[in-house]
Amino acid sequence: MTGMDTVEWLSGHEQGVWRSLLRAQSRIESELDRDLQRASGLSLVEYGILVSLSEAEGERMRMRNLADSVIVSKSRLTHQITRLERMGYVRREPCTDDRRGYWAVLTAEGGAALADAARGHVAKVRERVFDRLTPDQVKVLGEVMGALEEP
Amino acid sequence: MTGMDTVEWLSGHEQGVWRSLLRAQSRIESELDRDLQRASGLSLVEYGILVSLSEAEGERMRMRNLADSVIVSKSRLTHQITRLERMGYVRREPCTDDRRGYWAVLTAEGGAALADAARGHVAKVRERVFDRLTPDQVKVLGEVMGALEEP
DNA sequence: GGAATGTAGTTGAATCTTGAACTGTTTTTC
DNA sequence: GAAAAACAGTTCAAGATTCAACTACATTCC
Repeated sequence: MTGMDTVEWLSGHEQGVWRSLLRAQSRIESELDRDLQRASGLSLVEYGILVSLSEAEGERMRMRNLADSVIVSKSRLTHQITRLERMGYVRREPCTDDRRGYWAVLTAEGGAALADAARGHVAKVRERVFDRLTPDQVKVLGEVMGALEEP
Repeated sequence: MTGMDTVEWLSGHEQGVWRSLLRAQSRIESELDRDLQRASGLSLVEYGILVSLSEAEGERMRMRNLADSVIVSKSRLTHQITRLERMGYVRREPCTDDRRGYWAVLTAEGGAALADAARGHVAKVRERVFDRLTPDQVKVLGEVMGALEEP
């Protein structure tokens, strides 16, 4: 009977914070995803991929790095890039100095689709997140997320 | 050319915070999910369902309320409950006073599985989240998530 | 009281995700 | 310099998710 509770539990307050976090997370993500999808036909992950590519040297990234950058499994990225390729937003280029590898390269259409999607998406992010917070809260949130994002 | 930028962009700082948030979110979720899966065979959503049920009057909830409580579509909940039913952790009971409805009821096995899973999971949450934050940060995080979780 | 509308939950089919196995290349090690 | 180990990326098949129908019951409104 005892011995079962050798685990340090969460305090009542922590528990409340944790649940708020889970709810906020899941609501924000699903709302933004739905809106983005509706407005531009992109999922959040696809949007993230296009953003990463657009900011990279030569608007291209190796699959492995891209997968890390958007925090997605290799396998999932393969499928995702295949779909983006079908949409005409990305193309694959074999990597000359490492013949195992490929570049995922942003196409002009991809860049345009991203620019298009970004307007509405950014507005939503502002409205859904930042408009609800004071500058101080944003500052602390930044510190907190900085601490939490490390692997 | 102008008119394109009528959208209020995010400030550099806000942008950084937003990206940290996305990364932290996705890392935390995938790590906890993986660990939970490994330790107990439950996904985070399944765990959430069991928690909700365990805290409800009579350890049972109507599908609709349960779906809202775990923030999942009706359809997804149907499938999920079907799987949990196959695992023996939940059972469906027809609702007598509203013949359209069903109760999802936590079984004894479900309660046991939850208790089992909770130990390790809570430890992970503590380790992955709360141990990284000061009490003040936790307090502000709670306020922030409180503001963000509202629909 | 009965047509219209709303709500609870499920179904089906297409799409997406997952994880392990696999191919082909590079790097290491001895 | 060859064998072993590591790495990049894809494939396959099983399982999960989505979204739009759909069934069946409840509620509303005249």
